[in-house]
Amino acid sequence: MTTRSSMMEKTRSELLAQARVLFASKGFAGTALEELTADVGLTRGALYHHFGNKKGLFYAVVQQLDSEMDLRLRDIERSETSPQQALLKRAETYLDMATEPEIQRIILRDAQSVLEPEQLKKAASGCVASITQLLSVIAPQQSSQAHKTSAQFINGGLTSLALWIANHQVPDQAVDDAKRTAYELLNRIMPA
Amino acid sequence: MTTRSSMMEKTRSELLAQARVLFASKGFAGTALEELTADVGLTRGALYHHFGNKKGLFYAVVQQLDSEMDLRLRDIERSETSPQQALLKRAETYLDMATEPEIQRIILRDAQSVLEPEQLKKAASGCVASITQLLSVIAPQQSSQAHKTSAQFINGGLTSLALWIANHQVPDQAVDDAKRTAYELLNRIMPA
DNA sequence: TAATTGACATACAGTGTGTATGTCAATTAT
DNA sequence: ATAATTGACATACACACTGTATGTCAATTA
Repeated sequence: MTTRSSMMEKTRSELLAQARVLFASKGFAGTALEELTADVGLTRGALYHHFGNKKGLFYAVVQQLDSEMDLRLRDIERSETSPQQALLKRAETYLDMATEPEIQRIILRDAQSVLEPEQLKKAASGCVASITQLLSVIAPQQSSQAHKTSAQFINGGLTSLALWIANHQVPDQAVDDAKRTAYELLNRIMPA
Repeated sequence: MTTRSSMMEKTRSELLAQARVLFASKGFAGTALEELTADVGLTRGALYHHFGNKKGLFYAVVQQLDSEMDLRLRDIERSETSPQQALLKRAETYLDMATEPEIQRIILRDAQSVLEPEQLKKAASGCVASITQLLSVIAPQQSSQAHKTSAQFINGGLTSLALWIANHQVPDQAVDDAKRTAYELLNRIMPA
């Protein structure tokens, strides 16, 4: 509303946007904050004021990406009829997202080593929780703990396929292959 | 044999050993090569002579860890009767290894971001290849490509459970839980 | 015994993070 | 309306670390 806070909001979002670009293209370690801030016409002072330090900025980027992913995945699910179909469609969408460089580098590669386990758990909790929720509807006879652990396994398997796609020579073909396999395996995992 | 080369072998292995310790406890980025070399009574000159640069040292550590893991896993498999049992036992052993700090930090967290995809693929190929091999015996009717992709999914799922264990408050309980889930899911995935 | 190689040390340059301090405009208070 | 104050951001500095270029000396070889 006021001029002051709107300017602040603007610089913050500009820094975040450029961070996404550089973290995605050069990785966390390869990104120099001097270059990052200069790209948007600022100095590192602004960055440290808003995000505390380099990891703070990275964490903010991860949270933004993650919430965007969760939004897209939830959106997909809502249009499906059965929880089984929802899980399958979710897997497919997840694998599609894995072809995006931002997701590959930031979420799938760097986040594990940069973030503290606690932060990581918080960031990834959305995805795992959604899968857990679906499983509890699909197999209500099992314990809630079993659902959580299974969701962890499934999420990890999908992530692994995503990375496999990312590093593949012919991504499009790999995506098809991964989707087929995910479909097959998930169908076996889910109780009929 | 000669005094010269044996001394060289000794320094190389000492550097590698200390690298394992520090990379495991402080992570890749948090490890200073000056401290590392001083710990074994050398300077960074020796390190750069033997390993080229920091990533070269890290890659050597990863290869060593990976070959040790592969050795242990192969050893386990050989004592099993059926390929199905072998896969289950392999999963169990893999989850046990996930409790070791060296594996957690170096293989499960830092390797993804530090190593180039090409190096990573080479390093992890042992594990995935072994699972692929087992699947081809278990389900000979499927294509070899399907086996590879499935192996990727399974390996990723197990790795995810491993990390979940690593970050858990009560690791022992988490190990039991993860093993039960892995057992259950793998049994469903494997054709009867 | 002289020549040479090479394992490792030393010295230096460059880059990058983080922090302490400064500045000036926007807000708030009188 | 003007003075006081906050805070968003810039500037400057200290420190740590990597990588490289060069030096040295013992072990090998001729």
